[in-house]
Amino acid sequence: MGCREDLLEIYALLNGYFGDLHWWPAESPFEVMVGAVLTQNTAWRNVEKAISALKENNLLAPAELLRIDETILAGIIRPAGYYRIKANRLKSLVRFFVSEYSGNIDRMSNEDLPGLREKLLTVRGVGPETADSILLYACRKPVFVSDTYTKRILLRHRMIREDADEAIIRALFMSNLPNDVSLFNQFHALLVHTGKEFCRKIPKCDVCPLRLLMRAEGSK
DNA sequence: CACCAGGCAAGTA
DNA sequence: TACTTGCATGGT
Repeated sequence: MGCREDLLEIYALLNGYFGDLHWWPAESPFEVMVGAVLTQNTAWRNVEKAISALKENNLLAPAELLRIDETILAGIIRPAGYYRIKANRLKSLVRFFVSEYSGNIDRMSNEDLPGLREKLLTVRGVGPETADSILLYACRKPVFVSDTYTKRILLRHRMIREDADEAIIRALFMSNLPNDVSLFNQFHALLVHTGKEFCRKIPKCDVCPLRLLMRAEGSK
């Protein structure tokens, strides 16, 4: 049983169980970019508060975020945590978005995937997961987004080593599955959803979340 | 009360 | 290069 079959099986099981999750939860590609920064090591619930606050202040647009004072911005996104750092990171990302692509998501999306990924990674505050989330959910590029939940679930299935990093995990998915936007979109959504539901903490739970699902489904 | 959440960068050796 | 630490709110 190779990992290609395992990945496909996991996908089929989760997809059948949860159905289409409609990710990323945002009203626009720009909101995806902002959310990707705000959700860094932070519960999504808190990010929602920050995004709502940005909307209430009519700040959820490149020109507005470019103009607003960083300290004021920090106060507005405060519920998302790490607010001073994130205000700075949002500023960096927006400056990049505006100077390179005039704040136009289509212009950014026209760039080829490898080059765009490299450029995003040069932005202060944009690491692999943030870059890949933007590439997949804002630019519709076929990239798999690897996060802590992804690693946890693969570890539970003993499909990776404890020391496997983000690049290894991303390569595992991208080299074993068709590089399809819809597939990667839904797969990542399913893994995060599953992680939230079933494996908040690895050490205290040795039960594989998918095995719980299998039991619930009566399959396998 | 302790612990954790859809990371990342800067500092240290 | 490989570890360690700071960043911070809000929910369980």
